[in-house]
Amino acid sequence: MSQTNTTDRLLDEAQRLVQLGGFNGFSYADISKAIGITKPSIHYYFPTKQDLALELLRRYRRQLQNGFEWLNSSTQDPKARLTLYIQFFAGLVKDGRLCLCAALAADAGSLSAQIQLELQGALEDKKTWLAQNLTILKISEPNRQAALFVATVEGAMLLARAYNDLSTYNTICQDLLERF
Amino acid sequence: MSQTNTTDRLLDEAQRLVQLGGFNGFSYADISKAIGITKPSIHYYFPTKQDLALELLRRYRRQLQNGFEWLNSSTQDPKARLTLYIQFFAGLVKDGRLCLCAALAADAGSLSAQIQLELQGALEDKKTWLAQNLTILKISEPNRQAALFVATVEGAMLLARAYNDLSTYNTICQDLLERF
DNA sequence: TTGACATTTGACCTATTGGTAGGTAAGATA
DNA sequence: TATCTTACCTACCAATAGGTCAAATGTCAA
Repeated sequence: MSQTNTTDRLLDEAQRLVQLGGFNGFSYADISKAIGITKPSIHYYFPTKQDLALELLRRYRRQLQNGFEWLNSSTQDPKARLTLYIQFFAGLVKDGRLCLCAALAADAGSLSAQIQLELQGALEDKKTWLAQNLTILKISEPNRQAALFVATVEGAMLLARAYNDLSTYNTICQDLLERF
Repeated sequence: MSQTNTTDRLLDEAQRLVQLGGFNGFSYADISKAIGITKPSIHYYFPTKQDLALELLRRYRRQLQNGFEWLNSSTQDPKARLTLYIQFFAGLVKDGRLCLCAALAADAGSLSAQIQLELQGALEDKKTWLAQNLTILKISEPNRQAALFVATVEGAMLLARAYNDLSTYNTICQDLLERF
């Protein structure tokens, strides 16, 4: 995104690495090599790795909110919005990445309680936005269906990653959409 | 499971740890402490950690096959079989664990090509068995729907883990079942 | 009883991990 | 001008990672 801010460059790279290999799959040294700053300098911005993860999630939630606002202003058609939601994550899958939520949920065991709360918040954000659109579609029990929707999309990303195949994601999400 | 075989005890503990914290979230030292055998002894059985992961998946596929055979003989009703499939994984979720496939797919970045193939195989096993039952149910495009089914259940486990809440899993899977 | 093989151990190795200590050059502020 | 703050750096640390190896122990058949 923005090449200006060091903090953002660190977060961008960290997020990429988390999405590719999980929270325990990268080190400060990896980030250091990637963006050309020394390891202790990263500690200057994020004293501990947990601090990094927490900020990663906070920023992710802000990005989600911005994305949803953009989607809302982009079209009034809830069905079209759902399609765009899926297309957004397709971009990640194309790069072999996972949604940050999925990546962090997988090794939640090594995440502090605070981080897990933030992770839950991010998932809530998704569910809330989806439920709003399912409500417009007059779908009964929109909150439950939103949870189903989120789970399926996250699962589709997981499978696509395992098969290293974008079409796996697209096919599953296509079939999901047809049920709404 | 079996307390007899050292190999199985090692695999049981390793699987538990993978399901709790991902492939990079545990070490040979952790296994060592847990089952009371020295670290070099683990290397005797599994020279490298990748060997461990590979055998983990091979055994998992055998367990899946056994499970499916048991399910098949357990009831002829395909709808009931799907329910049992979901109940089986609920046992994992209850312990805060993920399906081995989901856990390993998340950090597939640090897994060898051979392991990724085995992972794909395990997912294929699931899809194949599900597709068979969807075929009996006369559902059109059973293979595609089986993929959707797998993705949703894996995703439901991911969410349940993030929320640390079994009912999240149950609710999503309930809603999934109602669509078949 | 002995030899062969399977299993397990202690001692050790190298590289990497997350993290700290102390310093410095460039601005900003007073 | 004096001081403080930001944004980095070099040098270092203890702990842990995955892994090796020779020696010890256990098991069992001939």
